[in-house]
Amino acid sequence: MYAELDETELFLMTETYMTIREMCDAFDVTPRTLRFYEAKELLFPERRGTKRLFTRRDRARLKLILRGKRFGFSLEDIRQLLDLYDPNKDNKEQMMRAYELGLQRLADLEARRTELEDIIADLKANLEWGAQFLSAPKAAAAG
Amino acid sequence: MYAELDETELFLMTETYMTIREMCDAFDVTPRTLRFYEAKELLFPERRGTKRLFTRRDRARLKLILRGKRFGFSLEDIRQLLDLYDPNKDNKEQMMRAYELGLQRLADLEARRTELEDIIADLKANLEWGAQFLSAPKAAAAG
DNA sequence: ACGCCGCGTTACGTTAACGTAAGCGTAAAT
DNA sequence: ATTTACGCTTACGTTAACGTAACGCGGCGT
Repeated sequence: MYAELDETELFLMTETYMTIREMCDAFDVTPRTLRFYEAKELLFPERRGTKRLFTRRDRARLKLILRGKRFGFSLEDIRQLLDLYDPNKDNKEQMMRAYELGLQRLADLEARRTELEDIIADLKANLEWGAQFLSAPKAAAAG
Repeated sequence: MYAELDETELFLMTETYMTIREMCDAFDVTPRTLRFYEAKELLFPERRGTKRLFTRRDRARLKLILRGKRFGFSLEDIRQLLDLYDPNKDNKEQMMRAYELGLQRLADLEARRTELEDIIADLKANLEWGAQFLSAPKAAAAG
């Protein structure tokens, strides 16, 4: 089993604690970024003395954070979304709100997907037109 | 014809020139934003005296700008992309580069689409799990 | 013992993408 | 003839998301 995972992923799953440097290497971020995310309450590494120890939970959250960023979400947006994936099982009230927010987000994402489809279709058409134009012998430039 | 277009879209297509205020109302942006985009050479409104007159071309570009922003592209990224949709037909060299860049972008977008599919699937699964949890009579909380 | 990492904190610097305020010109309304 | 409204320019302010610099502490290789 785990045949489909590469070394890094396996490492990320099994290693319970990771230092800040290991995190940086694994996720290609700077120490500053990780400390910043902690300050903004997106990550909650434990402390051994003064040093940070990042848990499996932190890794999962960071993965989602970086994902969200690629799609243009702000860190504050992401912070809200994270509670969805890491629900507070003790507070039914808060879970309900997280759930509602999740439904909203899902709708957003699906709208976004269709828009993305449109963009891709547009760009494809445009490129095909450009290709034809570029391959034309010369007279194609005339209107 | 044009039966599928609403009033606003029809207006945007037929009206050759638009004032800054009309643009703001039509696209829900501030004047500052439009002037800023002009300063950054994303838009090129003409001038009647001192006032700006936005053309059909400007509208098309603005639409793409706002689209790009929703997907987390920087204005600088977008500026490059715009040349794709508004090609310089006189410069074959530049068109070639735009075309190559377009292919690259297309690959990016398609990668992005699959990632978006994943995110949606994840979120859906998560929400279904949450729904079941929330609807459970009470004992579901036990391990 | 000494020097050097690697991590930590504090704090100031930076860039993008506008917001906001001041001051001027002009056109329409009263 | 004002007032009101909109538009222009110039310029300083703001927020997010880090970068970077200064300085201290604890381990450890020689």
